[in-house]
Amino acid sequence: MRIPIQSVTPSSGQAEVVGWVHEVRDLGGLAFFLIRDRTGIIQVTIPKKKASEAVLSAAKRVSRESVVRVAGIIKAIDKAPGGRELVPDVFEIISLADSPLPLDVVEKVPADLDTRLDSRFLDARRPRVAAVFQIRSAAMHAINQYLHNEGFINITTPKIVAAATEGGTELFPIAYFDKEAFLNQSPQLYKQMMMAAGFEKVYEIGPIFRAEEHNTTKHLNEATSIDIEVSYADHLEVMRVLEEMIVKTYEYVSMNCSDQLTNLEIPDFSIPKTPFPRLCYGDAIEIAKKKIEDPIRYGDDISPAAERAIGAEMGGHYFIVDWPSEIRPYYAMPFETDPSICKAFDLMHPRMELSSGAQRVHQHDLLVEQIKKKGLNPESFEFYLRPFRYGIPPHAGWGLGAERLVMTMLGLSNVREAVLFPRDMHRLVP
RNA sequence: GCCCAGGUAGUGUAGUGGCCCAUCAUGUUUGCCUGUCACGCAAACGACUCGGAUUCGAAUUCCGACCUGGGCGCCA
Repeated sequence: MRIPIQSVTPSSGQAEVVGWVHEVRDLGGLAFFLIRDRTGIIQVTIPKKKASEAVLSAAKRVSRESVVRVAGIIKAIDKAPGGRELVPDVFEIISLADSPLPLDVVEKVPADLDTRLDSRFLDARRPRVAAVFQIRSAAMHAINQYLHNEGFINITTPKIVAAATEGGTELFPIAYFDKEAFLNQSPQLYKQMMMAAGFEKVYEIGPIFRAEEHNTTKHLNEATSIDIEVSYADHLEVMRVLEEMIVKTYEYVSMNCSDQLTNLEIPDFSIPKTPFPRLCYGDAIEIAKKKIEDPIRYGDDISPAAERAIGAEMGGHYFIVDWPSEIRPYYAMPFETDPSICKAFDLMHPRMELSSGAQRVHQHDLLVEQIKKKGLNPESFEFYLRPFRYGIPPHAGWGLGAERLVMTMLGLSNVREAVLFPRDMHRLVP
């Protein structure tokens, strides 16, 4: 019976392992095969004079990255990796790999990201790459667990939608029988409808699609959004949820993924401290003004250069709050005392924006007014406005980019590293 | 979409007008080797993105296309 390579010890006696041929070192009368599965690597040693004909012929025929089944006696040998080696009675080729390989799994020679993504299934055999996705999985688990424990209801909303209700970003049009439809850019409106439905606390982790022709290391055309919406909460309350969730996620990864962090050479994985600083938008602009050459004024969007400058000053996660209403969407709640600013926020990592959210406008008439102020036509927002006419609690929420969370957590240089099969302007396959 | 830098064996690279029937590493094949662990040694195999131009001569210069990386824009 197959056992994980990690669990083979010098005292295992007889053992059978199944895995990939990682490396071959043939010394003539003696040959070493390194066999790798997802748990580790074991040395298989074949003394040619003593080995059976079947073992020898399979060993001769096998290529790197073929899947093999190897069974035999485990010997304790100090010189071997893990202090043990397997001397096989059985050496069976289960799946022979073509040669040459499209990329070097053993990493003697590096490969460009583009080459790696073309052969992602091979790339992901590398422990360093597998570690990223194991950590991503752990992070998603921690997030689900946290939100569940906080009383959130997990919902699933449509990704095929009828219209671009939010404005702004470009949508992907699709053919939907005889109608025109789009891939959803955000679950925003559906989350809000569930506030009208009385669910109070909802979350969704799902794909979002943006048809922007951006070409950067932090944008994807298909991304994963972690979204929450909470009734009777203001922006401050959901910011607290967000920072607590981030910290719990880091803690969980730190506790459960030490091998993966070692693989990724992140020995000093540090957990952010709460509360994250709250930086007013106006103060953020002042910091940027001092540090960058490009002119920037109150009311401008924060450019990547400004983002980096402010990030360097802040040194860790932080919120930008008190945004001018005119540069936030119509559904962001203006402050009663000063409607020129609103209850919107961005969660920033020193490298980039991770999340944005707000207390939402829940008053139907104010919403109509704000839509008009943005130069939009309220009539085309009827689908969005309807729930606001039948009693909807005040509410707030945010959306957090899962890939950016993983990217910043692990210091990845390109967001594509945090996605198995990234979709960007130029990549639709595999 | 704009700007910049690129495109050379399966992979990663060197080469900026003749010294290139193209460097190095890895890989693959063959031979030798009983303790390797990036095994070693010997030999062989394998590439200038495509199209056009300049030139006696182009991997190298120019033009166009396609592709890649980075930055910007766009992305509430």
